[in-house]
Amino acid sequence: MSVEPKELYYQDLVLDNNNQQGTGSGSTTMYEKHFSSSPYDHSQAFDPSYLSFTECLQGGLDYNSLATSFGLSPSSSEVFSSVDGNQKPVDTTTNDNNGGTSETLNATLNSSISSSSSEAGAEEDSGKSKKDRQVKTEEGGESSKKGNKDKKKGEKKQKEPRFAFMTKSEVDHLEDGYRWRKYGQKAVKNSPYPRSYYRCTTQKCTVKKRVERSYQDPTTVITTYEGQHNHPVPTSLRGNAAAGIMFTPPLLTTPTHPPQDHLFLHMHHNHHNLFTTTHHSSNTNININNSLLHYHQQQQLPPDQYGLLQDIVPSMFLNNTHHN
DNA sequence: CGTCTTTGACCTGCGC
DNA sequence: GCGCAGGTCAAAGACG
Repeated sequence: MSVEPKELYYQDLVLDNNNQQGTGSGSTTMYEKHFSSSPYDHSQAFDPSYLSFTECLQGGLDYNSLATSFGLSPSSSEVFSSVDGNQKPVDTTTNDNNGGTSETLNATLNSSISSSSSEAGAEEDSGKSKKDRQVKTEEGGESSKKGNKDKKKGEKKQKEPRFAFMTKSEVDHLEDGYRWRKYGQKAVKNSPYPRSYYRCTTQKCTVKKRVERSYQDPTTVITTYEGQHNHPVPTSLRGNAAAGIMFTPPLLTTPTHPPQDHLFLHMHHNHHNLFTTTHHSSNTNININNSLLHYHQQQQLPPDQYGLLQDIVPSMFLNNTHHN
């Protein structure tokens, strides 16, 4: 196996642009991976204006809207979107060394997002969908040691919705309230850090997640969730609170001052969902780029919604954007 | 004893 | 067709 340092490191996640803006850079980034035509019931899933991370994992997340929202901020270094279905390799070297980083990123992001939206119902399964293989296994009828899954013959396995978070953290496995069982670990090409595979231990829950560390920024952990939990968050955590990372924020009802010790996200329910994250780490920051804000302002948000924005965005940002 | 991690083997899709 | 890389399985061991 030859290691090609120039080669793409993420085939799925596409970009790691979180980088290196050092200072105000946010600690958590979300990638919207892809979404199938899964019938999310927005009406019931999206009642609250704010959703917890775990709620998102349970299907409250409107991937489409998220993608849209993310598309609003192409220059953002915090929020990215990517689609599996469009899985053309992205030259991550651009955010590595090259100068034209942002432009390249923007282009990539925009294209990703747009395809994401347009393919929302198209069940992106092109590219290197590994899922198909399981179907194939059954097809062959060969009861090879493994792969004797409960897939039906000829039944195309739907891809689960996936999304990923980039989190600056020293611990790989971020506690999110669910119980996970590690079922595999693989070395990642071009990365010194392995990728771990976890599966939700709750019966009948097929949610998986992958955890890997960015080789470009070893302090960044990329967590990719696949699927949606069909069960509530287990009440009894296994005390990994030591990590100090609980994704379920206590501010669901009072989204005023985000607790800085928690990674959380706010979902703003509108036609465009505003997705914001902060993080537990020492350099807690709320990162919303101005373009995103500006966009929302231009969308003439109702006052109350703008108020929500204000809750999320430091006044300095607001002032800043007002001038723009 | 139950749960979880580790780890090597296996399977599959894709690019060449 | 072959090799590579990603993803998964499952046995064995660790741990509480």
